[in-house]
Amino acid sequence: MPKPRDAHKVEQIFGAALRVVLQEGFAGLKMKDVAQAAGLATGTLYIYFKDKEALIDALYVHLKQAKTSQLMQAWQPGDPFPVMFRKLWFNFLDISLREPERMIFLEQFARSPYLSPATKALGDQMLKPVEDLLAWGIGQHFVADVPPALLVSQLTGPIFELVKLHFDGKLVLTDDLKERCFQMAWNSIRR
Amino acid sequence: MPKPRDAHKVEQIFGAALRVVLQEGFAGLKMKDVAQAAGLATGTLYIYFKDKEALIDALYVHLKQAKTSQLMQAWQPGDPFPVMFRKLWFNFLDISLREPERMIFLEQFARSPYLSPATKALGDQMLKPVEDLLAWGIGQHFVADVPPALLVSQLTGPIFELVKLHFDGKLVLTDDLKERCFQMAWNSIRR
DNA sequence: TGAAAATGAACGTATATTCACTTATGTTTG
DNA sequence: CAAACATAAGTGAATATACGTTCATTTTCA
Repeated sequence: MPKPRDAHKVEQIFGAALRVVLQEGFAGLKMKDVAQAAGLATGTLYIYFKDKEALIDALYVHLKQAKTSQLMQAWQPGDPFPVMFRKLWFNFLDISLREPERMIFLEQFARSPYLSPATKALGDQMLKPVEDLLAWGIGQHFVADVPPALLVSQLTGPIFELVKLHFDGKLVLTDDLKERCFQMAWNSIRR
Repeated sequence: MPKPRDAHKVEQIFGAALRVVLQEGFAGLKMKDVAQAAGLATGTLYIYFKDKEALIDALYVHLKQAKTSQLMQAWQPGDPFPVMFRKLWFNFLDISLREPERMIFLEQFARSPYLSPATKALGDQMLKPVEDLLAWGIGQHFVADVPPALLVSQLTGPIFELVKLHFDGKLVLTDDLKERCFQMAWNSIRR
């Protein structure tokens, strides 16, 4: 049998692509640069991905899944709603802060011409657990009775902005400040 | 005298460019498409703008200024803080909802390779009045004592998300729902 | 009629993609 | 066990394509 496709090499390409995006911006992502950053020939990329669109699409799904699985690690089935919400919020913020490039890439991808309906749907689906949690909070009368999807957007929006401010060096997010931001988030959704 | 440069034609180009961005995404903006959408030849664009970068830059400034002047129309010097805040919030939302393309373009531009320091500065300048208003609210003990720039981000973030949801057809923003969202915003920043 | 506006085919450049060839690795065979 | 083979991975120069920009020519208007 011939040498099997090295699954690790896909990771290698993803890492390279992310580094290029980080440095050159989403619009300036070139296949040659990705190959170079991954220590491969350009042609090799086309062994692992049909074309540029497929590569970016796969990278999106990869990052989104990684983020989601990290997010769900804070999940403790027994916790009461306020505790669960607190854990989730801080987890979401910390994950985003740890790798701001990821978050920025994901946001930019979501409004790029590469986004296919299928991928878009997949991305939305990943926030379903968060939506469910909030729906549960509504049922328990902890949370304002508005559509859960709306609640999700009102929670992620401020977090995205926080991360951007932090990434752009306009704000240092101390623990104290994080706590105040959490209070703002909690006050905004609580009934 | 020759035919003067038709100022209206610049508007025409701006409108076309915005429509193209809306349909193709910021990254997929092509000069030929803009020309076609404006009912002009590609060469004509270069009579009005030095190059693509200049066109996009001018469009950004145009939209940003239009939005700023609209935003400030709600300004009534005598109002107490809570009234002022309410007017500003609704005005910001309604302006953004009326022309979601504008808002989406402005957001995408801010993370594009076209962003120059000068234009960036102009963009930041726009939110200065909002920041000042919030700083005033902090001084009057209406608002939580965190950096005003942070407050601004925590207000605009949710509004951006609302507009995107609305634009993507995932949510119908009734007056009642708007009111609830305002309450969420107010609860998040109030002391 | 002259000067500027407008045109759009042609050009140059950047970059995505291909493909003939080389290298690596597992399988078969003597 | 090693030599020959088969198959897929890997390469990168060459090619195709897409797109910004130019410019010789035509149109418009005072």
